[in-house]
Amino acid sequence: MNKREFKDKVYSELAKVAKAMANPHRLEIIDLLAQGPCSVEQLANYTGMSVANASQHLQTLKNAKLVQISRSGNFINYSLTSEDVFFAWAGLRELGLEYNAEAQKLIRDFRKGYKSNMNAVDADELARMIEKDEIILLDVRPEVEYKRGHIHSAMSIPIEKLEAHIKKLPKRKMIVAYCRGPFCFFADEAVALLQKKGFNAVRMDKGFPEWVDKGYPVENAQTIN
Amino acid sequence: MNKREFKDKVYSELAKVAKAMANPHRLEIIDLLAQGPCSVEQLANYTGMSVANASQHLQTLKNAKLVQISRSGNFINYSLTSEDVFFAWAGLRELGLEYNAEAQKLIRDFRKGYKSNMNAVDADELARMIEKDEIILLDVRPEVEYKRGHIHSAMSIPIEKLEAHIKKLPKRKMIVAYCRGPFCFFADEAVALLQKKGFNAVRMDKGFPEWVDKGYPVENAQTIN
DNA sequence: CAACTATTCAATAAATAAGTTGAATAGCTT
DNA sequence: AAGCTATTCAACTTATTTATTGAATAGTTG
Repeated sequence: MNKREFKDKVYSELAKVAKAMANPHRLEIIDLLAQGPCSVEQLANYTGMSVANASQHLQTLKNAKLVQISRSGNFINYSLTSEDVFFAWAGLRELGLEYNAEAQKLIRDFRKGYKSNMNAVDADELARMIEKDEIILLDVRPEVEYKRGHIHSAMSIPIEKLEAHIKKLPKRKMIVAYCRGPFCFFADEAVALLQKKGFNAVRMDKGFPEWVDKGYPVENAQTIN
Repeated sequence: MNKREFKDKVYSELAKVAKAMANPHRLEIIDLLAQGPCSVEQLANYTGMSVANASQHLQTLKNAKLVQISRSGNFINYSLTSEDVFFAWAGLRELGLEYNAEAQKLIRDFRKGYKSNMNAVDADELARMIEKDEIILLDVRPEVEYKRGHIHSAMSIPIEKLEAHIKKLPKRKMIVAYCRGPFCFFADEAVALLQKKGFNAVRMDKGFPEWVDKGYPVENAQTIN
């Protein structure tokens, strides 16, 4: 095999990873699986796809070795093969967010719809705030995701229960909300509601997977295994 | 715009980055541009594509904002928009190399063809060896790439000149060769030739861009600007 | 073992992507 | 201004991808 043939083949093999990620539905699936295993039906529900279509996209991800399966009764649970899958996508995401003006505009305009101020804290700043015991940290993801793993010292109030449980929160402290990641917007929703009720609240700019990647402390970290 | 519509749009925009990388020729182009700007003709020559085809792939990369152009007389020089483009691809590459058995086999088999032993040193180990002044460091890329930027203390002997200049090299010290990156194979060629002539030689496992990413010292670092 | 649920497969049509070919364009040189 | 070089564009053909629909399959339950 000459060098030209070798290069053509090896780049073709590696292009398969990029091809697997070259579809918006599959990217959303990766973001969802970064929070823990899901069944086909759940993924179809979350993403608005038919079950058959979701299954096809999952086959594509599986063929590229980006996801793997385990069975649980009638359900097949899909999970990311490793967190490197998420981080490879996160690298693409940050690149896209850096240069894609349309994506930047979409996010800015959608965020304006929440009428919350745009402040967000990053993981490093959040870690400092937790250490100084300055804040209340809220995980507004579904409770099943919280139980799988969450930021050390976070309390769980899923977004749909926030209005009902808002009285539990002290007004003295700043509240930081976080969710699945930058396109989830549960944290934005939470901050908008909290500010409306007079709380001093901001959101974390990314999500739980990024916190884990920084090596910051978590509880019950079984996110991806 | 509801949340579903927002997600569909934002993931579609970001999928454009992955789509731009979802082709073997475009991945090879990114690897080549990571060594510095190139014209369309040069890229066509290096990759075995027609000029028209190379130009089309470059348009795709440009539309995704992954490359940019500058003019030089009749030539249009393409360069990566930033080194984040290379690192996003490198993340995909490492993911693919981790799980794609066919790619692993291709590399292993091709490397065996060089009849060199398989030892390679990583950037950290290389940095230690340089510091201890234990080695001769050889940059076997084309000299124009060396001049744009190279590992601190490396000497340049392009691979096609190595046989002619091999007498310049002392046999007392170990020689480490590096090139553009893992799929370039100039370093493997160099090590095979050096070992055949009785030198103690190994290669660096990645390439110059990875060395830069680690923050290790370079000379003339104008690789990507 | 029949019925059920969850999931995958196969076929199809439509949309998108890739490479070639020849024409057109942009900028430079004489 | 003509001729040249490098590059891009447009049209066409072929290949690949995506979503839908209905059938098939795998595993569980009663």
